[in-house]
Amino acid sequence: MSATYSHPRPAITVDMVVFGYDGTSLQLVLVERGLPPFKGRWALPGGFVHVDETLEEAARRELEEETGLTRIYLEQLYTFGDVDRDPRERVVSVAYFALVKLSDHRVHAGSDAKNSAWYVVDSLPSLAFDHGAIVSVALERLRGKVRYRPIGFELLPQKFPLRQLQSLYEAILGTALDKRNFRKKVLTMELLQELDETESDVSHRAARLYRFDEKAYRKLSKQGFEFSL
Amino acid sequence: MSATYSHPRPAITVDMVVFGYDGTSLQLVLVERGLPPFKGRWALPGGFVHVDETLEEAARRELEEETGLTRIYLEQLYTFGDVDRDPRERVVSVAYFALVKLSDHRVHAGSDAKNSAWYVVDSLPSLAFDHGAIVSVALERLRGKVRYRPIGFELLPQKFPLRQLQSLYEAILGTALDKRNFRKKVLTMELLQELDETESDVSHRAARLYRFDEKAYRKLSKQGFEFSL
DNA sequence: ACAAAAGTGTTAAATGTACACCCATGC
DNA sequence: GCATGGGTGTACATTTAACACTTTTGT
Repeated sequence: MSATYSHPRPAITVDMVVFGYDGTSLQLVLVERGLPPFKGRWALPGGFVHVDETLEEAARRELEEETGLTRIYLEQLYTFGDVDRDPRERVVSVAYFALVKLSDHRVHAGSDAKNSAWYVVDSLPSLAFDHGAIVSVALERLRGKVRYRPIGFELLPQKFPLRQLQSLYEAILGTALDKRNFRKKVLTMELLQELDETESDVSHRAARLYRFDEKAYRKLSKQGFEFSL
Repeated sequence: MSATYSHPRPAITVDMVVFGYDGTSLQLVLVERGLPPFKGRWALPGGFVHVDETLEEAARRELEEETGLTRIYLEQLYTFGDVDRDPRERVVSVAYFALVKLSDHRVHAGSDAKNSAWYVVDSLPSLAFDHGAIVSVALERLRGKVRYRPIGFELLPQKFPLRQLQSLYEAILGTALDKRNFRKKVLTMELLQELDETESDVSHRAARLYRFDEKAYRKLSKQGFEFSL
């Protein structure tokens, strides 16, 4: 296949910042580059956008190819268009940020590039291209958005104890939260279904499990309710 | 100039949603298309991104060419990449939103396309391409952001009475606000310099003028202060 | 003197914050 | 029985919301 244009065009790629939470720390997916430039360096998963697919389709396709991850929360982040962000040629990259339930996707058998790995966000290696900057923007967005949209639940298993929700927020925001106030606030929103189940395999009193009630959230949203934590 | 690629590439454009406020209503700039497709329809100002300019540079260049507007507040909005948003070929568009002080740029002598005009946002004509959707996203963003970032001042003259700030917020948010509470909230932030000047040419008591104190804002921001109205 | 908008405080309700102990369970 | 985390309430401070009249100025 070949194409000719009267003016040179930038190439378009998508790059993904995929966050996961393992109960202790916030992590993200990196892939090791097998080819120059930046051969051997870690980079965000991503790749070229085909002419016949939308940006989001490209993002999902690349993510599946490079890491095996499918059916995850995905949101457009920002478009990076500095002239020399790629040393080879002009490349405009539409960055996405994704949230995955690590519990489900524990060891992602990456099909295409199996040299992908989870890194704890606050000790990342130096990244290829401007991917360090992209990660910064993604973290800023996550920290901002998690407070007024119920996206944190995308990082937790479907059933979780309140304490886990709290430590997720503490990990993302980087601050300690008061247990009683946190629980009160979460529960008065009436977005969590209290289940008749408890944690298992813990060597102390087992915590009650809750589930995020998406239907209730959508209903309240229509009535003008604003999530906030 | 001519370029050949092994695979067809989407073209990249920028489109701008430029907001202004005339003291009564929120408006935005549209340009009338002189060529097909959508010849004669109104569209957002915008155009192709050159290979040697950043996205923001392209946005500012196009805006100046099409409307004469320069040195304005500009912020990336979202990137629209549906496959058939342009009937001719695949075009990915990076949308920006801009805020201008209508007082300064009163009648913008558009150089390139002088067929540009200000339209009140809640009675827009039907727009070309997916520009209607772009405008919706821009409005949503403006309404969200104006409440926690001091960007509303970009729409007002440098010196303004409090009442004007309030009606701007009312126009953007589409709600009535309580005068006393609004003033109290604005003034306790200590971001406005009270000037020794008043409005002129009014047929009633003249209001005191204020100026947004950017230095104070930056200083407070560093100390963790969060703007909110 | 009157029309028009500027300017100004108080109260009640809701929300946020700080804080410490007993409980249930597994070992 | 002890170590570990689970679960719970109250008092105080802060923030928000509702609300109406007097002042200034131009005509």
